[in-house]
Amino acid sequence: MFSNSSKYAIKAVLYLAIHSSESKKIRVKNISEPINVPQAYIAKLLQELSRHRIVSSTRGPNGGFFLSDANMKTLLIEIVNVIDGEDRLNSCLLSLHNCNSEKPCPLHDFARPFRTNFIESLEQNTIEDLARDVKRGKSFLPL
Amino acid sequence: MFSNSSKYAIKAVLYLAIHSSESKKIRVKNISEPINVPQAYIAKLLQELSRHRIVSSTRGPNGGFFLSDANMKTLLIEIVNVIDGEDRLNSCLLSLHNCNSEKPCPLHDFARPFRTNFIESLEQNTIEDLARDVKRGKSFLPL
DNA sequence: ATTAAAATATGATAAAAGTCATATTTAGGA
DNA sequence: TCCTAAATATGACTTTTATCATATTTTAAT
Repeated sequence: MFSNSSKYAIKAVLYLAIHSSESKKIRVKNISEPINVPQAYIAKLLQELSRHRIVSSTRGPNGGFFLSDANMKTLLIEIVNVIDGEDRLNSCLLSLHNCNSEKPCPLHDFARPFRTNFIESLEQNTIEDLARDVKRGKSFLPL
Repeated sequence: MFSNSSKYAIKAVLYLAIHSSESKKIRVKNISEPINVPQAYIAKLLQELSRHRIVSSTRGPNGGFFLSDANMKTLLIEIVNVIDGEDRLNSCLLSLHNCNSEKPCPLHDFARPFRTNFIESLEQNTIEDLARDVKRGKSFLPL
């Protein structure tokens, strides 16, 4: 479904959504441990996310990563697309090039309902939505 | 979702379901080409499937792979489990160890409906069912 | 029996994904 | 201005997954 990297990225952004703000930046060291991802690895992912304006950052002393108000509106699909690329979720279950709705492969119709709904959910929900669920006790940490 | 290997395995078994029988064995050479999988690679997968009695085979001249009547009843989930292992489909979307229905992770409820339905379908449908769809013109080759 | 055609077993190589290390740049504080 | 703390950039290393190659075993036909 997701690559390892995407899972890590979602965890990191969600952690920032819950714990950071413009006035409360968090550095890599202090993100890596609570989300259980090796520091050097999450650093690399955060840089990629930062380049795509999915997370915000400032360098130097008292710098770190945080989520701006705009960042909070990031759709989940955007994170996945940046890390895994656009194809991963859209490709046919058997990776057949010629498979489409008109000429569905043997697994196409089989998987369609779950897949389209899943992608739609990723397209409709923001990181803020996930963070809200945690705050309301509907879902749980740790990551 | 599936590994590459599982996709290949499903394609091979499905090909055998459509084209082989106890009296019409097919050798690796003649499977690999129509399903677009390298010969040495599909050979290895077929051996694994054979070891688990998901496909049948005989050696020597005029030997080859085929699906017995019993093989036709193989559930899709069995193929995936043999090739990818049982964990792949069941693990939490974020690969969190502590995630479960009582203490769902932030993506748990989000993904639940699609995932459970998908797994149930794999548990209820056989390779014969997929082959039938092709024969009835409901789904299409090539693989 | 001998031969040839097939699967099987085993392991080697290649590519991709995941992980780690180091040097550079930026910015704040003394 | 200088020092230090942080992100950033780059690339090397490791592990896993995918792919390929070769030697062995089995079986049918002659």
